[in-house]
Amino acid sequence: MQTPNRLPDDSGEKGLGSAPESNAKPTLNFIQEIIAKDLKSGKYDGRVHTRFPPEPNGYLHIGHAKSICLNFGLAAEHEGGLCNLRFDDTNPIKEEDEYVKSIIEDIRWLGFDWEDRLFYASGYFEQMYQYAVRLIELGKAYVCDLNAEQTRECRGTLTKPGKDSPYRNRSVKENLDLFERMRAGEFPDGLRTLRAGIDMTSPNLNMRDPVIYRILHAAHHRTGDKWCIYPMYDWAHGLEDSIEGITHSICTLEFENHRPLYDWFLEQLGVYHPQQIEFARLELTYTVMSKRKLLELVKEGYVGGWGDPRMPTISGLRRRGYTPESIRNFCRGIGMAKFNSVIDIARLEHSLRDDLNKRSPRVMGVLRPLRVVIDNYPEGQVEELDAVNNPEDPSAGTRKVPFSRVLYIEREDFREDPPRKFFRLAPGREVRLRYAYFVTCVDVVKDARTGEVVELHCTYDPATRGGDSPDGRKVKGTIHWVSAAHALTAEVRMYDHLFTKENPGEVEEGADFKANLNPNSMERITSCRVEPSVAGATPGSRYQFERNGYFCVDPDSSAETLVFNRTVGLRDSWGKIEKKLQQKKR
RNA sequence: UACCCGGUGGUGUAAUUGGUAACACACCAGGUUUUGGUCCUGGUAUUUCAGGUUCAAGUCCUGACCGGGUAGCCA
Repeated sequence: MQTPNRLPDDSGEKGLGSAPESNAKPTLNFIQEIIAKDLKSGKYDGRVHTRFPPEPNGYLHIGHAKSICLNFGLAAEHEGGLCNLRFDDTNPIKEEDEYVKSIIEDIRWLGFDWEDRLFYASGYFEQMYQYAVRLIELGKAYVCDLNAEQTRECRGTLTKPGKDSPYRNRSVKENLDLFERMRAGEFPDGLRTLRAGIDMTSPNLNMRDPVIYRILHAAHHRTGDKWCIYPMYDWAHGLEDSIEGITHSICTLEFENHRPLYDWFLEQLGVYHPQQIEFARLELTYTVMSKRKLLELVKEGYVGGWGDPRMPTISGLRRRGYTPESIRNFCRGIGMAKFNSVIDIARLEHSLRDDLNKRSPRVMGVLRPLRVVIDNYPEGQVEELDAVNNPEDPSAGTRKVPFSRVLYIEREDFREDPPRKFFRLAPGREVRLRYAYFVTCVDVVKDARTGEVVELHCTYDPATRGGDSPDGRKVKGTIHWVSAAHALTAEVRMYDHLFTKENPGEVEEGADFKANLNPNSMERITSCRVEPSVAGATPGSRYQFERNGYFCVDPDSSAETLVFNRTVGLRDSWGKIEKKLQQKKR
């Protein structure tokens, strides 16, 4: 018994309608409209049954997430709706079991469930073969002895019609015999093909007697050596959809020209006929989204693998610290169109921050430590100060943070010669140490040789314990800190866009997208200090390091060394001001 | 030069299907704030062009222009 797909319970769920991250009335995108119409007319007996059909030849990326959310979402928003997971594994040369595993893991992680409906195109190979036999018997398919090059020559061009293959008029009997012998392995790779007999003069190249079976003596990751002929996409895909009783077969735009063929096969065979609908694939600024290019980055070692935190893959985003919710919200918000568009990656980062802000416990962590001694604080004294865990969520409670005489603050929170609008620490200036005391910088210690600031001396005002001044005195800045004696040492990996250009494909003559790789897409900082409350944090745990950004514990982390990935920074308005000030100077 | 698809602010999508062009992101300005975060308020800016139908056109018609896809025994 099959039960409906359920969409994970996102707050503020409004269905897949475009745009409405807010309270806007839910509007239907063009696919939802088609489904609504079909439901009304009873076209598929009121059923909605979609499928997500990845080829296991690479890892899933954020573009796939759009399709996954679409297909599973469509099923979830209709009573009794179903969505299958189906591996489109018709090309053994490119496909591997490793990819199958990762795809399953990624879709699960995204929060979707196909229950018992996990299918493989390879599971239908026998049926597809029988359908091909039927097409031959119908006189609509023939075995062709042309090789690949000859086939291409015969096909004609975009502007010139093709010519009929000399083997087009073989008898049904001969075709049946030859096709059976193709299957039996009598011929080497490429010697013959089975082609549909349609129309070599069609303006749609896909209709010019497309190949539907090729000979490939290759082991398949699921069927092993059982087959040496494999179906082509156009033949296989519609049959897969038909066999599974799919109602709406959603694919990307480049298959638009294939729809006539999709329809033709099912019509000739007289079998159940789903409807193919095309939508625009997702593109993002500052990254690439083709499996081919991602594979290239992996194989040539530009990144650490498919799951490198800089990759737009699901596994990369996961390791980086993205939440499934943020990805789903993003996918819901970007809408659905019939033309290619490029979405600003800032939008993905926005849904990330939006989600992380609500759920991340706050913690203090210093990325680039600067030693501070509080001269008038008693040596050896330690105070446990109260800190709020999450201002967005009172139920998260508070924790104790140790304070002592020697602290670390962020190097960039001190300027010996502070520019205008710099509200942080400087000689003679008073700031608040978050949840602790007001401190005033009284001395700056520099390295005699390099002139580098190595230590600060401050005095604190005991009356400001907790961060409030009883006399109503105001400070412009509040900075984070850790107690030197209590802090944990950590490694932090900072990430930036993988490419320096919005459109990585925009390159000089002769160069390719890799010329736009960002040489600074990762920076490793090794002697960071974080407050002791994060001790023992396990991989995947997420925090906001106050004023710094969102971080998550990397799998490389161990009991000895904590390793964090910076998932995304906080919005940085001081950074913008500073940039502007610098531009004015020039 | 063939066929198919498509053009709404800087970006991505809406527009009760012929009736005041709206929402989000980004950007800018201000307010709140023990995170220069969050939150709140305000602002800039849009129907590719030319005709036509209509009381009324982003929406319908015609033409132009621009963009994308297609010549794998890949999917």
